[in-house]
Amino acid sequence: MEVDSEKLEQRVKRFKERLRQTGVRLTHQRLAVFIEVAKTDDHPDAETVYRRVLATVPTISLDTVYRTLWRLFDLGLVGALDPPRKRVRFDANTEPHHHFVCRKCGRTRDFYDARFDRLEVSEAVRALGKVEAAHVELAGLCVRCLQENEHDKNDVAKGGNP
Amino acid sequence: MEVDSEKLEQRVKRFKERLRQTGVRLTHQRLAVFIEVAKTDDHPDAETVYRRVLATVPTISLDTVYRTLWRLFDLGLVGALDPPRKRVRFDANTEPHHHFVCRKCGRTRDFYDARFDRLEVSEAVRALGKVEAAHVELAGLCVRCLQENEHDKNDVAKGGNP
DNA sequence: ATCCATGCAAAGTGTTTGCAGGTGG
DNA sequence: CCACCTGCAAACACTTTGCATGGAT
Repeated sequence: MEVDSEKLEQRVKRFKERLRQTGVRLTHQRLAVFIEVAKTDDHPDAETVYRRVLATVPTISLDTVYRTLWRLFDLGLVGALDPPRKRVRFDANTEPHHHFVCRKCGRTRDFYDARFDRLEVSEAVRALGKVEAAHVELAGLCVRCLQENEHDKNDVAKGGNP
Repeated sequence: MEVDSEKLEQRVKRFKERLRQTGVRLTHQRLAVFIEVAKTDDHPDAETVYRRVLATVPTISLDTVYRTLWRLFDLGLVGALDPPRKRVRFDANTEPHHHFVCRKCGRTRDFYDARFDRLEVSEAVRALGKVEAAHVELAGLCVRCLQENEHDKNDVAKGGNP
C-alpha cells in the first residue's frame, strides 16, 4: 500500500515546483497534507487525511485539510474519486449498461456494449481479487455541447459578444 | 429521452408484481415516484423526482421521495449512480488509471491497462458525442475479503459460531 | 381495524465560508 | 512588511430520522 520512497520524493519535488511556479505559498500544513496523500496508494477521504496529518501537525484543522486538498486538485497534483457531484441519482434501467458523461454539462447517457460487460482483465488485476462486473464510464463532450461550442466559435468569428 | 410507453408499462407491471411479492404496500405516492423515474432515461436526483412528482401528488414530501427511492433500490427496481459513498476521496496518482472496487469492504485499488485507456466504441456511442477518455471500474471481491469468506466457511464447517 | 406509510420538523453528516489573527516570502 | 493562509465557528446542502397522523389491505 505504501509508495516507495523514490516515488514519494519525486511527487514531493513536483509538488514544490508547482507551488513555486504558481506562486502558491509552501506552508508546513500544505506539505504535510500533500505527503499524507502522496505516500500511499489508497484513496483517503478528507477526514482520514486529517487524522493522519494530526500526528505531524497537531494544530491543523479539518477545513484547512479540505481547502488544501481542493487547492491541490486545482493544481493538478491530486485527483478526486467520487467526482464532485453531491446528489445521488437514480435510474430505472436495471439492465447492465455503461455511461457516457459530458464533462461540460454533466449529463449522463446510458449505452450498451456487450464487449464491455465482460472485459478481459490482465494478470495484475486478477491478483487484486475476483472480478464480477465491469462498468465503463466514458467522458467527453455530448452532441449538444459540441453544437454549442460550434455556435460560440461562429459568434466569435462574427465578432459577436452581445 | 422519454421511454416508449410499452417499456414504461412493462416496468410498472414489474413494479407492481414486486411489491405484491414482497408485501410492500402499493401507495399512490410510491406509484407516482416510480413512474417518474421509470418514464425517462435520464438520471434524476431525489430533488428532481420530487419536483416532478409534485405535479401529480401535490402533498408529497421530499423525505417520502427519498424513502421511496431507497425502498425501490432495495427491491432492485431502480439503480443508483454515484454509489452510496458520501465522502469525496483523493488520490495522488495523476496518471491515467482504472479502479477495482471491492463490493464487500469498499476498498478501491488502482490498476493500469493501456487497452482500457482508449476503448473502441460503437457507432451508437459515437452518436452521443465525442469521447475523450475512458475509465473502467471493476467490481468484485478483493483477495482479503475472499480469504475472509474462506475462513467463515471453514468456521461453519467446524460448526463454529463464537 | 390493524399496521405500515406519510408528512412534518428537527437532527445528522460531510463540506464550505466569513472573519480575525498569524505566517511565509 | 503585507498579502496570503490558517483556525475557529457558524453556515450550508443534502439526506436521514422520530413521532403522531393518515391510508391501504
